[in-house]
Amino acid sequence: MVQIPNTSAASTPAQRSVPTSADVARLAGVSRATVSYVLNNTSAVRISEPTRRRVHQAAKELGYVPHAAARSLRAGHSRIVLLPAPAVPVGSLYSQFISDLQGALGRLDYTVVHYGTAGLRGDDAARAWAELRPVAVIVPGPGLGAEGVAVLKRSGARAVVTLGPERLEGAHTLLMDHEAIGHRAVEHLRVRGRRRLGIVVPEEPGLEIFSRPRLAGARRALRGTDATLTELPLAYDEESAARLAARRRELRIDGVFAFNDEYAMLLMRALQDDGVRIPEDTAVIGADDLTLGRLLRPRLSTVRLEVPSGRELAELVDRAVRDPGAAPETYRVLDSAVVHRESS
Amino acid sequence: MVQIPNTSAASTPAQRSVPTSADVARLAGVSRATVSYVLNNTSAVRISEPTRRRVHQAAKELGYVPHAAARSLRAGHSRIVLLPAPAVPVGSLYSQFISDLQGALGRLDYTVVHYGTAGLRGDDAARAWAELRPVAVIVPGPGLGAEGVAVLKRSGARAVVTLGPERLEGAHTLLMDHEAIGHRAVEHLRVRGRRRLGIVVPEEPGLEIFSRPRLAGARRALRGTDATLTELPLAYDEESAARLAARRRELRIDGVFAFNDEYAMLLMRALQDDGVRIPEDTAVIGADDLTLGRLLRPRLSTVRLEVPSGRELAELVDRAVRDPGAAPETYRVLDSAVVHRESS
DNA sequence: TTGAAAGCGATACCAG
DNA sequence: CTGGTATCGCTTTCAA
Repeated sequence: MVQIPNTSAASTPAQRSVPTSADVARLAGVSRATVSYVLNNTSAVRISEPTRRRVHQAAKELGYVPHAAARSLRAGHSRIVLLPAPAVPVGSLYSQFISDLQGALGRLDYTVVHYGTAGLRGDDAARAWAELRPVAVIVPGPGLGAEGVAVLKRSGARAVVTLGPERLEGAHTLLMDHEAIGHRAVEHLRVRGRRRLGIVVPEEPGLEIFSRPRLAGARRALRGTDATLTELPLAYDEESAARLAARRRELRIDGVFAFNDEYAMLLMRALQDDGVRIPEDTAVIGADDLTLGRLLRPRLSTVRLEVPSGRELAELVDRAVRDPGAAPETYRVLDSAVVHRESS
Repeated sequence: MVQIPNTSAASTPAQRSVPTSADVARLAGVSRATVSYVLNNTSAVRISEPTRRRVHQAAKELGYVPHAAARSLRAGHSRIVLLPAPAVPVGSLYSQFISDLQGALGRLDYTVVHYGTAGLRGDDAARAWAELRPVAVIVPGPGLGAEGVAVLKRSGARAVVTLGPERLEGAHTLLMDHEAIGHRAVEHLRVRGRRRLGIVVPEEPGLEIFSRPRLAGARRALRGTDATLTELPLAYDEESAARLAARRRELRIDGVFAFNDEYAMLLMRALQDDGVRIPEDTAVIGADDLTLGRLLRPRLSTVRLEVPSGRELAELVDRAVRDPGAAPETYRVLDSAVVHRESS
């Protein structure tokens, strides 16, 4: 970065102290209670029109903004939904989802707080989260034990929702069925006549939570058949892909499930650069159904997971908040399905 | 989503009320003050070791977690850095950056709050943000006026940083030089002998803030030359790209700056599907230097913007918070540079 | 219709 | 070394 000398005249004006409702009351010539009634449109109390006007006028004049912390301290609860940042760098599919979710929760009048849990893990993290007294916590992936859930509940969280491949005792669960994804992908390859199959296993740490169940599903799909399955470790960079492609003669693989569309693109590129014809020599299928896949040549086959919309999850959270006594529900995210294009 | 009947025994146990420091004090047989001293390791006061132990023991036993809102109410300030979600769906480059930034701020002990500003705009939004009494606000893109900055400052924000193509009075600015990007890209095409140039202008609303300065820079690069520049409206979907590609004979364009790598990929695909050779018939250059571009064939030329690291911005914020009196600084993000690959 | 006052939870001063 | 207590800003009874 290059700093540019600032030409504007003076520095910021002296910080006047932050106006409170008492200041508004003083200026309007009423009590703090009245200010509160007027600004919150309290229906239980009727305030005369002239008074309302004076209060509003005073508030505007002072640039008064209520203090959320004070309010929620008094109220005894917040509208904060805590959304810890996932430990692993996840794909664009997830970013998209989070963005949706945030919008949907906002529309239900919740405030989404992203918490970058740098360093902390498991139940330590839960304690840090609990300090914010969130009304709900949405935990992506694992990394929280039953004890962590208890801490959050004890600190007033009315809903804890976990989002990932594993169930979590005491919490609502949105179970992403990664096992089924692996099963679908490999079954697709098998049905199309492939016998020597490969499955990409990302080397990036943290992704095992997803890759392990996908691998398990893949194995299950081949049980009792004459097809074989080889694990193909792959880091997300070109050299790694080239190295893998170079091993193709030795491996003699005719079909690959590439973990997701991004790894699929990487691998497909390396194979093609090495003279492999896709899908004739080797079929490739990804997962996640990114826009990307349609732009590749051949167009990339993929497994799409019917991920819930942000609105759906937001409503689940809202229901759980309204009825915290209800037993934790487990939802299985809707079926996955193969999207067959040209690469397989 | 499909709900799965829950087999686990009972619903959650009755909510015991949230333990406070008073509860800890009572259990430990000391005063609340002592609890506070012990748990915060206050160095100004010496507490006997047995007492410390009793307090810690009691806190653990009750599962006590301090209340962040109460603390910051008392303290008169928070460690919240507010990061409003950008109004426009931005690319993966930005998501990456945000993620970095969040980590870096977390390491400096700030809490990042993402605020989905659904519906609100400009100074209304600023008022909503001010309710959280953030110590700093990082505003992506425009959408905030000088009045909004004033509201935030008045409510106690010690630093307001804006991040985008435009300067903002009263706020620190990280000025992204989009004009230079357009200039660099088009200059590159011109120097390589292209004369009938095109520039992609995304039809997606909200992207004008970026596309306008890029267009201006492109025009500037051609001033006084014999080259021409045609605006090419393009929506981010395949039909739109196909339609644009179909007009190529009429347009007779031999070089395109495609706004960014994602639009470039889309357009390149459509052109290639239509039999256009790249770069022989038409050169294409993108921007943002996504990993994506290296995987295309031909490899995509691009303009890279030396975007600051999350750590750098976090430190800028931290400096501004420590010294709020300082005049707003404007940083120009480091030079952009053409990354010449095969598509141009 | 309005005002006085209690209290949410944590902290820091001042006495003891 | 430890305990009382005022205070942060706001909401909400209860009285007037």
